[in-house]
Amino acid sequence: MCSTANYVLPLRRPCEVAATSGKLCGGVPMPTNFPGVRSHGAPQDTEMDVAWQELMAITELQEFEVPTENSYETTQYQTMEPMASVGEYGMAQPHSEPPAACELRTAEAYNGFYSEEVPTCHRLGTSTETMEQTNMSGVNQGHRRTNACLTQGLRGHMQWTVHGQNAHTRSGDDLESDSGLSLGSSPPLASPDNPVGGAPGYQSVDIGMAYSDGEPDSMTEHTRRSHLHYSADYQNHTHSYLHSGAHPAYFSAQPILSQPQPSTPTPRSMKHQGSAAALSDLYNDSAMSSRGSSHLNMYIKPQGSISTPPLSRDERRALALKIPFPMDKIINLPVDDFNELLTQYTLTDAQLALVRDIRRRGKNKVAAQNCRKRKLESIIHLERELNQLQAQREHLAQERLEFQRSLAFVKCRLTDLYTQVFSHLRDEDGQPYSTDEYSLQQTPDGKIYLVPHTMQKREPC
DNA sequence: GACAACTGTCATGGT
DNA sequence: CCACCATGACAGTTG
Repeated sequence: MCSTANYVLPLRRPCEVAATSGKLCGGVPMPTNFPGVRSHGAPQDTEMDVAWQELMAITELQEFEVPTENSYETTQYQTMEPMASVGEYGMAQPHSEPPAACELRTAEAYNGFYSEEVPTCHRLGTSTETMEQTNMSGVNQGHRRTNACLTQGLRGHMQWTVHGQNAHTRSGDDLESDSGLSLGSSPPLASPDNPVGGAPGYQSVDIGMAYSDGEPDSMTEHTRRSHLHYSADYQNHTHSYLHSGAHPAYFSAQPILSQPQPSTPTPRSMKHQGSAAALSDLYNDSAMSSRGSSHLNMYIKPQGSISTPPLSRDERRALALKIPFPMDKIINLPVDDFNELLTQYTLTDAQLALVRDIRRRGKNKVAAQNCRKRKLESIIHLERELNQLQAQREHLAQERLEFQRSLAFVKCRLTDLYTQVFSHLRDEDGQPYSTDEYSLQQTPDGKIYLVPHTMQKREPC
Protein backbone atom coordinates (compact mmCIF):
# COMPACT_ATOMS: atom_id res chain seq x y z
CA MET A 1 0.00 0.00 0.00
CA CYS A 2 1.36 3.24 -0.99
CA SER A 3 -0.22 6.26 0.51
CA THR A 4 2.50 8.74 0.30
CA ALA A 5 0.58 11.06 -1.90
CA ASN A 6 -2.06 11.32 0.68
CA TYR A 7 0.15 12.37 3.46
CA VAL A 8 1.88 15.42 2.35
CA LEU A 9 2.56 17.20 5.50
CA PRO A 10 2.18 20.93 5.87
CA LEU A 11 5.63 21.07 7.15
CA ARG A 12 7.65 22.75 4.43
CA ARG A 13 11.04 24.13 4.81
CA PRO A 14 13.86 24.75 2.40
CA CYS A 15 16.57 22.31 2.26
CA GLU A 16 19.49 23.72 4.11
CA VAL A 17 22.62 23.83 2.24
CA ALA A 18 25.70 24.11 4.23
CA ALA A 19 27.47 27.15 3.13
CA THR A 20 31.03 26.45 2.39
CA SER A 21 32.20 29.63 3.78
CA GLY A 22 35.67 29.41 2.50
CA LYS A 23 38.97 28.30 3.81
CA LEU A 24 39.44 27.29 7.32
CA CYS A 25 43.11 27.77 7.17
CA GLY A 26 44.38 29.91 4.45
CA GLY A 27 47.79 29.23 3.12
CA VAL A 28 50.35 31.05 5.07
CA PRO A 29 52.74 32.82 2.85
CA MET A 30 56.22 31.59 3.29
CA PRO A 31 58.90 34.16 3.52
CA THR A 32 60.09 34.55 0.07
CA ASN A 33 61.82 37.81 0.16
CA PHE A 34 63.75 39.41 2.85
CA PRO A 35 65.23 42.75 2.28
CA GLY A 36 68.88 42.23 1.94
CA VAL A 37 70.87 44.24 4.33
CA ARG A 38 73.36 46.08 2.39
CA SER A 39 75.16 47.64 5.23
CA HIS A 40 78.39 47.41 3.44
CA GLY A 41 77.71 49.90 0.81
CA ALA A 42 80.54 51.95 -0.44
CA PRO A 43 81.69 54.22 2.30
CA GLN A 44 81.96 57.87 1.72
CA ASP A 45 84.80 58.86 -0.46
CA THR A 46 85.85 61.29 2.14
CA GLU A 47 86.41 58.50 4.57
CA MET A 48 88.54 56.67 2.14
CA ASP A 49 90.41 59.77 1.34
CA VAL A 50 90.89 60.43 4.98
CA ALA A 51 92.27 56.97 5.33
CA TRP A 52 94.51 57.45 2.41
CA GLN A 53 95.65 60.75 3.63
CA GLU A 54 96.31 59.38 7.03
CA LEU A 55 98.49 56.75 5.56
CA MET A 56 100.39 59.26 3.62
CA ALA A 57 100.69 61.43 6.64
CA ILE A 58 102.26 58.71 8.66
CA THR A 59 104.52 57.90 5.83
CA GLU A 60 105.71 61.42 5.85
CA LEU A 61 106.28 61.13 9.51
CA GLN A 62 108.34 58.11 9.06
CA GLU A 63 110.45 59.78 6.54
CA PHE A 64 111.42 62.36 9.11
CA GLU A 65 111.58 59.85 11.92
CA VAL A 66 110.36 62.50 14.31
CA PRO A 67 106.67 62.29 14.74
CA THR A 68 105.32 65.51 15.95
CA GLU A 69 101.93 66.99 16.01
CA ASN A 70 102.94 69.45 13.40
CA SER A 71 103.60 66.61 11.12
CA TYR A 72 99.95 66.45 10.41
CA GLU A 73 99.74 69.80 8.84
CA THR A 74 98.01 69.57 5.60
CA THR A 75 100.81 71.19 3.73
CA GLN A 76 102.65 67.97 3.85
CA TYR A 77 99.99 66.23 1.94
CA GLN A 78 99.73 68.70 -0.80
CA THR A 79 102.98 67.57 -2.18
CA MET A 80 101.89 64.57 -4.02
CA GLU A 81 103.30 61.39 -5.43
CA PRO A 82 102.52 59.40 -2.38
CA MET A 83 103.64 56.15 -3.85
CA ALA A 84 107.03 57.40 -4.64
CA SER A 85 107.80 59.07 -1.41
CA VAL A 86 107.59 56.19 0.93
CA GLY A 87 111.18 55.35 0.83
CA GLU A 88 112.23 51.80 1.34
CA TYR A 89 108.78 50.42 1.15
CA GLY A 90 107.27 52.64 -1.42
CA MET A 91 104.15 51.39 -3.02
CA ALA A 92 103.54 50.09 -6.41
CA GLN A 93 103.39 53.37 -8.13
CA PRO A 94 106.70 54.22 -9.67
CA HIS A 95 108.03 57.55 -8.80
CA SER A 96 108.29 58.63 -12.34
CA GLU A 97 104.94 57.69 -13.68
CA PRO A 98 102.03 58.51 -11.53
CA PRO A 99 99.13 59.01 -13.85
CA ALA A 100 98.11 62.57 -14.06
CA ALA A 101 94.57 61.77 -13.22
CA CYS A 102 95.66 59.93 -10.18
CA GLU A 103 97.92 62.70 -9.11
CA LEU A 104 95.21 65.19 -9.45
CA ARG A 105 92.73 63.05 -7.69
CA THR A 106 94.97 62.26 -4.83
CA ALA A 107 96.13 65.79 -4.52
CA GLU A 108 92.58 66.92 -4.30
CA ALA A 109 91.89 64.34 -1.74
CA TYR A 110 94.73 65.57 0.34
CA ASN A 111 93.71 69.15 0.31
CA GLY A 112 92.56 70.64 3.49
CA PHE A 113 91.89 67.85 5.79
CA TYR A 114 93.50 65.81 8.36
CA SER A 115 91.56 64.97 11.38
CA GLU A 116 92.84 66.03 14.71
CA GLU A 117 91.78 62.71 15.99
CA VAL A 118 94.83 61.09 14.65
CA PRO A 119 97.38 63.22 16.38
CA THR A 120 95.31 62.85 19.47
CA CYS A 121 95.62 59.18 19.22
CA HIS A 122 99.26 59.44 18.50
CA ARG A 123 99.74 61.31 21.67
CA LEU A 124 98.17 58.45 23.47
CA GLY A 125 101.16 56.28 23.13
CA THR A 126 104.26 56.78 25.13
CA SER A 127 107.41 54.86 24.90
CA THR A 128 106.55 53.26 28.18
CA GLU A 129 103.24 52.20 26.85
CA THR A 130 104.87 50.87 23.81
CA MET A 131 107.26 48.86 25.84
CA GLU A 132 104.46 47.45 27.84
CA GLN A 133 102.57 46.90 24.72
CA THR A 134 105.33 44.96 23.18
CA ASN A 135 105.74 42.91 26.27
CA MET A 136 102.11 42.15 26.31
CA SER A 137 102.15 40.76 22.87
CA GLY A 138 102.20 37.29 24.24
CA VAL A 139 99.49 37.93 26.74
CA ASN A 140 96.99 39.65 24.63
CA GLN A 141 95.14 36.61 23.63
CA GLY A 142 92.97 37.25 26.56
CA HIS A 143 92.12 40.66 25.23
CA ARG A 144 91.05 40.09 21.74
CA ARG A 145 89.19 43.28 21.38
CA THR A 146 91.51 46.19 21.37
CA ASN A 147 91.21 49.84 20.87
CA ALA A 148 91.29 51.74 17.65
CA CYS A 149 92.79 54.89 18.93
CA LEU A 150 95.13 53.09 21.17
CA THR A 151 96.35 50.93 18.42
CA GLN A 152 96.81 53.87 16.24
CA GLY A 153 98.93 55.46 18.85
CA LEU A 154 100.74 52.27 19.41
CA ARG A 155 101.30 51.75 15.80
CA GLY A 156 102.69 55.18 15.68
CA HIS A 157 105.16 54.05 18.25
CA MET A 158 105.76 50.68 16.81
CA GLN A 159 108.21 52.50 14.74
CA TRP A 160 110.10 53.41 17.81
CA THR A 161 109.80 49.98 19.18
CA VAL A 162 111.14 48.28 16.17
CA HIS A 163 113.87 50.70 15.45
CA GLY A 164 114.90 51.06 18.99
CA GLN A 165 115.06 47.51 20.11
CA ASN A 166 114.48 45.37 17.13
CA ALA A 167 111.28 44.24 18.62
CA HIS A 168 110.71 40.58 19.06
CA THR A 169 107.19 40.87 17.96
CA ARG A 170 106.22 38.92 14.94
CA SER A 171 103.76 39.52 12.29
CA GLY A 172 100.55 37.73 12.83
CA ASP A 173 101.01 35.88 9.63
CA ASP A 174 104.06 34.27 10.98
CA LEU A 175 101.98 32.52 13.45
CA GLU A 176 99.08 31.89 11.24
CA SER A 177 98.46 28.32 10.45
CA ASP A 178 95.87 28.90 7.83
CA SER A 179 97.64 29.46 4.62
CA GLY A 180 95.06 31.88 3.40
CA LEU A 181 96.27 31.43 -0.11
CA SER A 182 93.73 31.77 -2.74
CA LEU A 183 93.29 28.36 -4.20
CA GLY A 184 93.78 28.35 -7.85
CA SER A 185 92.71 31.83 -8.55
CA SER A 186 95.87 33.57 -7.60
CA PRO A 187 99.33 33.10 -8.91
CA PRO A 188 102.06 32.32 -6.45
CA LEU A 189 102.49 35.22 -4.18
CA ALA A 190 105.22 36.61 -2.11
CA SER A 191 107.28 34.22 -0.16
CA PRO A 192 110.89 34.03 0.89
CA ASP A 193 111.50 31.98 -2.18
CA ASN A 194 109.29 33.99 -4.34
CA PRO A 195 109.63 37.59 -3.44
CA VAL A 196 107.18 39.78 -5.13
CA GLY A 197 109.68 42.25 -6.25
CA GLY A 198 107.77 43.20 -9.27
CA ALA A 199 106.47 46.37 -7.88
CA PRO A 200 108.67 49.13 -9.06
CA GLY A 201 110.30 51.33 -6.58
CA TYR A 202 110.41 48.71 -3.91
CA GLN A 203 113.31 48.02 -1.76
CA SER A 204 113.90 44.37 -1.29
CA VAL A 205 111.87 43.70 1.76
CA ASP A 206 111.15 40.37 3.19
CA ILE A 207 107.46 40.39 2.92
CA GLY A 208 107.19 36.78 2.30
CA MET A 209 106.53 35.82 5.83
CA ALA A 210 103.89 38.40 6.06
CA TYR A 211 101.96 36.93 3.27
CA SER A 212 102.89 33.47 2.36
CA ASP A 213 102.61 32.02 5.81
CA GLY A 214 105.89 30.38 5.29
CA GLU A 215 107.68 28.43 7.93
CA PRO A 216 109.00 30.85 10.49
CA ASP A 217 111.82 28.53 11.31
CA SER A 218 113.28 29.03 7.91
CA MET A 219 113.64 32.70 8.51
CA THR A 220 117.14 33.90 8.81
CA GLU A 221 117.91 36.52 11.34
CA HIS A 222 118.41 38.96 8.57
CA THR A 223 115.14 38.29 6.94
CA ARG A 224 113.46 38.26 10.26
CA ARG A 225 114.78 41.67 11.02
CA SER A 226 113.84 42.91 7.65
CA HIS A 227 110.47 41.45 8.09
CA LEU A 228 110.02 42.97 11.45
CA HIS A 229 111.16 46.27 10.18
CA TYR A 230 108.84 46.09 7.30
CA SER A 231 105.87 44.67 9.02
CA ALA A 232 105.98 47.11 11.85
CA ASP A 233 106.74 50.20 9.90
CA TYR A 234 104.67 49.43 6.95
CA GLN A 235 101.74 48.42 8.98
CA ASN A 236 102.21 51.46 11.01
CA HIS A 237 101.86 53.57 7.96
CA THR A 238 99.28 51.75 6.05
CA HIS A 239 97.02 50.18 8.53
CA SER A 240 94.73 53.12 8.68
CA TYR A 241 94.10 53.40 5.03
CA LEU A 242 93.60 49.74 4.72
CA HIS A 243 91.16 49.73 7.50
CA SER A 244 89.31 52.54 5.97
CA GLY A 245 88.27 50.03 3.45
CA ALA A 246 87.73 46.93 5.43
CA HIS A 247 85.93 48.77 8.13
CA PRO A 248 83.94 51.59 6.70
CA ALA A 249 83.19 52.69 10.22
CA TYR A 250 86.80 52.96 11.07
CA PHE A 251 87.20 56.64 10.77
CA SER A 252 83.85 57.42 12.08
CA ALA A 253 84.83 55.13 14.85
CA GLN A 254 87.71 57.19 16.02
CA PRO A 255 85.65 59.93 17.55
CA ILE A 256 83.62 57.26 19.21
CA LEU A 257 86.06 57.20 21.99
CA SER A 258 83.95 59.93 23.38
CA GLN A 259 80.85 59.39 21.32
CA PRO A 260 80.14 55.78 20.63
CA GLN A 261 78.16 55.27 17.50
CA PRO A 262 75.18 53.03 17.80
CA SER A 263 75.21 49.93 15.80
CA THR A 264 73.09 46.90 15.51
CA PRO A 265 74.91 44.38 17.58
CA THR A 266 74.97 40.82 16.61
CA PRO A 267 74.12 38.31 19.26
CA ARG A 268 77.77 37.75 19.66
CA SER A 269 78.68 41.36 19.94
CA MET A 270 75.96 41.79 22.48
CA LYS A 271 77.93 39.52 24.71
CA HIS A 272 80.76 42.00 24.77
CA GLN A 273 81.14 44.06 27.79
CA GLY A 274 82.84 47.31 28.57
CA SER A 275 84.19 49.99 26.35
CA ALA A 276 86.17 47.61 24.26
CA ALA A 277 82.98 45.81 23.49
CA ALA A 278 81.25 49.02 22.62
CA LEU A 279 83.98 49.83 20.23
CA SER A 280 84.27 46.42 18.80
CA ASP A 281 80.58 46.44 18.13
CA LEU A 282 81.31 48.93 15.46
CA TYR A 283 83.00 46.21 13.60
CA ASN A 284 80.59 43.56 14.53
CA ASP A 285 79.79 42.48 11.06
CA SER A 286 82.92 42.81 9.11
CA ALA A 287 86.33 41.49 9.59
CA MET A 288 86.12 41.44 13.29
CA SER A 289 87.55 38.04 13.40
CA SER A 290 89.30 37.29 10.27
CA ARG A 291 89.58 33.61 9.91
CA GLY A 292 92.45 32.43 11.94
CA SER A 293 93.98 35.75 12.56
CA SER A 294 92.04 37.94 14.85
CA HIS A 295 94.26 37.59 17.87
CA LEU A 296 97.50 37.98 16.08
CA ASN A 297 97.67 41.67 15.46
CA MET A 298 96.51 42.74 18.81
CA TYR A 299 97.83 45.70 20.65
CA ILE A 300 96.73 46.16 24.18
CA LYS A 301 96.98 49.26 26.21
CA PRO A 302 98.20 48.48 29.70
CA GLN A 303 95.17 50.01 31.29
CA GLY A 304 93.20 48.03 28.81
CA SER A 305 90.78 50.65 27.74
CA ILE A 306 90.20 50.49 24.06
CA SER A 307 91.02 48.23 21.20
CA THR A 308 91.18 48.15 17.44
CA PRO A 309 90.30 45.35 15.13
CA PRO A 310 93.27 43.46 13.89
CA LEU A 311 94.23 43.40 10.28
CA SER A 312 92.38 40.85 8.31
CA ARG A 313 94.31 38.41 6.23
CA ASP A 314 93.52 40.26 3.08
CA GLU A 315 94.64 43.48 4.64
CA ARG A 316 97.91 41.92 5.58
CA ARG A 317 98.23 40.50 2.12
CA ALA A 318 97.55 43.90 0.69
CA LEU A 319 100.21 45.26 2.96
CA ALA A 320 102.59 42.56 1.95
CA LEU A 321 102.10 43.19 -1.72
CA LYS A 322 101.83 46.93 -1.22
CA ILE A 323 98.54 47.33 -2.92
CA PRO A 324 98.34 51.05 -3.49
CA PHE A 325 94.69 51.64 -2.89
CA PRO A 326 92.36 51.03 0.01
CA MET A 327 90.40 47.90 0.60
CA ASP A 328 87.05 49.51 0.37
CA LYS A 329 87.78 50.76 -3.09
CA ILE A 330 88.90 47.33 -4.12
CA ILE A 331 85.74 45.80 -2.82
CA ASN A 332 83.06 48.40 -3.28
CA LEU A 333 83.86 50.25 -6.44
CA PRO A 334 81.67 49.44 -9.42
CA VAL A 335 83.35 47.26 -11.99
CA ASP A 336 84.09 50.07 -14.36
CA ASP A 337 85.55 52.28 -11.69
CA PHE A 338 87.45 49.36 -10.32
CA ASN A 339 88.98 48.55 -13.66
CA GLU A 340 89.77 52.19 -14.18
CA LEU A 341 91.47 52.24 -10.83
CA LEU A 342 93.56 49.29 -11.85
CA THR A 343 94.65 51.04 -14.98
CA GLN A 344 95.93 53.93 -12.94
CA TYR A 345 98.61 51.79 -11.38
CA THR A 346 101.17 49.47 -12.69
CA LEU A 347 100.50 46.28 -10.83
CA THR A 348 102.28 43.01 -10.97
CA ASP A 349 100.41 39.86 -11.78
CA ALA A 350 100.54 38.90 -8.15
CA GLN A 351 99.13 42.23 -7.11
CA LEU A 352 96.41 42.05 -9.71
CA ALA A 353 95.46 38.57 -8.65
CA LEU A 354 95.45 39.59 -5.03
CA VAL A 355 93.36 42.64 -5.71
CA ARG A 356 90.81 40.58 -7.59
CA ASP A 357 90.81 37.97 -4.88
CA ILE A 358 90.32 40.65 -2.28
CA ARG A 359 87.44 42.04 -4.26
CA ARG A 360 85.87 38.62 -4.68
CA ARG A 361 86.34 37.69 -1.06
CA GLY A 362 85.18 41.07 0.14
CA LYS A 363 82.00 40.86 -1.83
CA ASN A 364 81.44 37.30 -0.82
CA LYS A 365 81.98 38.18 2.78
CA VAL A 366 79.28 40.79 2.60
CA ALA A 367 77.08 38.39 0.74
CA ALA A 368 77.61 35.75 3.39
CA GLN A 369 76.79 38.23 6.09
CA ASN A 370 73.62 39.23 4.32
CA CYS A 371 72.78 35.65 3.67
CA ARG A 372 73.11 34.82 7.32
CA LYS A 373 71.05 37.78 8.32
CA ARG A 374 68.34 36.65 5.96
CA LYS A 375 68.61 33.17 7.30
CA LEU A 376 68.22 34.36 10.85
CA GLU A 377 65.33 36.59 9.88
CA SER A 378 63.78 33.66 8.08
CA ILE A 379 64.11 31.49 11.16
CA ILE A 380 62.63 34.19 13.33
CA HIS A 381 59.83 34.68 10.87
CA LEU A 382 59.11 30.97 10.67
CA GLU A 383 59.12 30.61 14.43
CA ARG A 384 56.68 33.48 14.70
CA GLU A 385 54.55 31.89 12.03
CA LEU A 386 54.71 28.57 13.80
CA ASN A 387 53.48 30.15 16.99
CA GLN A 388 50.64 31.81 15.12
CA LEU A 389 49.67 28.58 13.44
CA GLN A 390 49.75 26.69 16.69
CA ALA A 391 47.50 29.30 18.25
CA GLN A 392 45.24 29.09 15.25
CA ARG A 393 45.11 25.32 15.49
CA GLU A 394 44.14 25.49 19.13
CA HIS A 395 41.47 28.00 18.30
CA LEU A 396 40.13 25.81 15.50
CA ALA A 397 40.14 22.75 17.73
CA GLN A 398 38.15 24.66 20.29
CA GLU A 399 35.76 25.81 17.62
CA ARG A 400 35.40 22.28 16.32
CA LEU A 401 34.53 21.07 19.79
CA GLU A 402 31.87 23.71 20.11
CA PHE A 403 30.48 22.82 16.69
CA GLN A 404 30.41 19.17 17.61
CA ARG A 405 28.47 19.95 20.76
CA SER A 406 26.13 22.14 18.82
CA LEU A 407 25.66 19.48 16.19
CA ALA A 408 24.89 16.85 18.80
CA PHE A 409 22.35 19.15 20.32
CA VAL A 410 20.71 19.81 16.95
CA LYS A 411 20.65 16.12 16.17
CA CYS A 412 19.02 15.38 19.44
CA ARG A 413 16.47 18.11 18.85
CA LEU A 414 15.81 16.81 15.37
CA THR A 415 15.23 13.32 16.69
CA ASP A 416 12.76 14.66 19.18
CA LEU A 417 10.93 16.61 16.51
CA TYR A 418 10.92 13.63 14.20
CA THR A 419 9.45 11.44 16.85
CA GLN A 420 6.96 14.08 17.73
CA VAL A 421 5.88 14.59 14.13
CA PHE A 422 5.73 10.90 13.49
CA SER A 423 3.60 10.35 16.53
CA HIS A 424 0.97 12.70 15.18
CA LEU A 425 0.57 10.86 11.91
CA ARG A 426 -2.40 8.56 11.53
CA ASP A 427 -3.35 6.15 8.82
CA GLU A 428 -6.82 5.83 7.26
CA ASP A 429 -7.94 3.86 10.27
CA GLY A 430 -6.71 6.46 12.69
CA GLN A 431 -3.87 4.25 13.81
CA PRO A 432 -0.33 5.61 14.26
CA TYR A 433 2.31 4.55 11.82
CA SER A 434 4.99 2.25 12.98
CA THR A 435 8.46 3.74 12.80
CA ASP A 436 9.63 0.29 11.88
CA GLU A 437 7.65 0.36 8.67
CA TYR A 438 7.67 4.02 7.70
CA SER A 439 9.92 6.98 7.77
CA LEU A 440 9.62 10.62 6.87
CA GLN A 441 11.56 11.93 3.93
CA GLN A 442 11.90 15.37 2.44
CA THR A 443 12.11 16.06 -1.24
CA PRO A 444 14.21 18.78 -2.79
CA ASP A 445 11.18 20.98 -3.18
CA GLY A 446 10.65 20.94 0.55
CA LYS A 447 7.71 18.60 0.66
CA ILE A 448 7.73 15.87 3.26
CA TYR A 449 6.50 12.36 2.53
CA LEU A 450 5.78 9.35 4.62
CA VAL A 451 7.62 6.55 2.90
CA PRO A 452 7.42 2.88 3.74
CA HIS A 453 10.80 1.31 4.26
CA THR A 454 10.13 -1.19 1.52
CA MET A 455 10.22 1.46 -1.18
CA GLN A 456 12.49 3.96 0.38
CA LYS A 457 14.64 5.76 -2.01
CA ARG A 458 17.28 8.11 -1.10
CA GLU A 459 16.53 11.65 -1.89
CA PRO A 460 19.27 14.09 -1.49
CA CYS A 461 18.44 16.81 0.82
C1' DG B 1 89.06 20.04 26.51
C1' DA B 2 84.35 20.05 24.59
C1' DC B 3 81.03 22.78 22.76
C1' DA B 4 78.21 26.25 20.47
C1' DA B 5 78.12 30.50 18.12
C1' DC B 6 80.23 33.32 14.96
C1' DT B 7 82.85 34.36 10.95
C1' DG B 8 85.54 34.11 6.63
C1' DT B 9 86.29 31.43 2.69
C1' DC B 10 85.47 28.36 -1.13
C1' DA B 11 82.65 25.94 -4.45
C1' DT B 12 78.74 25.99 -6.99
C1' DG B 13 74.70 27.36 -9.30
C1' DG B 14 71.74 30.98 -10.83
C1' DT B 15 70.98 35.67 -12.90
C1' DC C 1 81.97 35.06 -20.90
C1' DC C 2 82.13 37.89 -17.05
C1' DA C 3 80.57 39.94 -12.86
C1' DC C 4 77.76 39.45 -9.25
C1' DC C 5 74.83 37.29 -5.86
C1' DA C 6 73.02 33.51 -2.83
C1' DT C 7 73.94 29.72 -0.22
C1' DG C 8 75.71 25.23 1.59
C1' DA C 9 79.73 23.40 3.49
C1' DC C 10 83.91 23.69 5.84
C1' DA C 11 87.26 25.32 9.04
C1' DG C 12 89.22 28.62 12.37
C1' DT C 13 88.31 31.67 16.32
C1' DT C 14 86.22 32.85 20.47
C1' DG C 15 83.77 32.77 24.83
